Amino acid sequence: MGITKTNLFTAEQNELALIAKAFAHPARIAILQYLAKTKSCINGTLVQELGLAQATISQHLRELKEIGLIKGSIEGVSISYCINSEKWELVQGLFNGLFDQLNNSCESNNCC
Amino acid sequence: MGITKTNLFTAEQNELALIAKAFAHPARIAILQYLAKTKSCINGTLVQELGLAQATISQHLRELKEIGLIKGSIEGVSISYCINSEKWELVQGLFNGLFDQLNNSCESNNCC
DNA sequence: TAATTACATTGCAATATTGCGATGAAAAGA
DNA sequence: TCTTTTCATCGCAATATTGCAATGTAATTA
Repeated sequence: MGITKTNLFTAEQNELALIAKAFAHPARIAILQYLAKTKSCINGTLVQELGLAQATISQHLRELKEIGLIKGSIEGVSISYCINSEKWELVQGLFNGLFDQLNNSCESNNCC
Repeated sequence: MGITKTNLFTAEQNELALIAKAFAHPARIAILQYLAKTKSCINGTLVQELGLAQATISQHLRELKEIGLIKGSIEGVSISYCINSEKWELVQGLFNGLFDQLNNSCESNNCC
C-alpha cells in the first residue's frame, strides 16, 4: 500500500536502500557532481546550472543533507553546500561491500 | 508535477539515477544478496525468504530484470533468476566513477 | 483431460516523489 | 526602516511506487 515494509529487512539493507534513493534522481547526481567540480563549494548557482526552479533545487539539497551526503554552512547572505567526506566514506564502504558480494557470486557461478 | 525532467541532465546522470532507483528498495537489495549467496541461482523461494507476497516479489524481480541487473531462465515449471555479470561490471564502473569524482573533491577541499 | 505448480499480470488502495508558485525568514545594504 | 538578496517552507497538482488479492498462463503431473 505504498509504504515500504522496512521491518522485514536488515538495518544494512534499509540503509543501502535509503542512500540509493538519494542517488535515484539525476538532479541530485548533478548536484553532487557540481559540488565536486567547483571545489569552492558554492551554493545556489545550481538554479542556473540545472534549470530547475529554486524551490525544487532547495528540496533536493535538503534530501541530500538529511541523508548526510552534503552539509551547508552560512556564508553571509547565501549558503555554501559541500560534500560531507566522513559520511561519504561510509557510503562507499557500503556499496563496495554489496559490489563484492555480487562479484564473488558471478565468478563462482556458471548457471546463467 | 511528479515527472522527472530527464532532458535537463546528461545520459550518464540519468543512467546512474535509474540504476540507483533499482537499488532504492531494501527488498531489491535483499533479492540481489540472496542471489549472490545461493550460488545455485534459484528462484522464488524468495517469497518465503523475504516475507512479501508473491505478486510483490514478482514485481521487484521484473524491475531488476528490466534494468538488466538480473536475468531469468526457465527451469522446468519454475524460473531461475541470477545476476547478470556483464551488466554488473558496467554498473560498478559507473558508481566507481562517481565515487572517484567525489573523493578527489574531498581531498582538495578545506572549505567545510 | 483435469488438477497442480510456479510465476506473471491486472487492478486497486495507500502512500511517496517531483516540480513549482507563493510566501516566509534572515541577513545586508540603501 | 525599507528594500533587496538568498534560501527555506508550504500547499498544491501530476505522477510514481509499494503491496496485495484476484486472476491469467504455461508447463507438469495424475
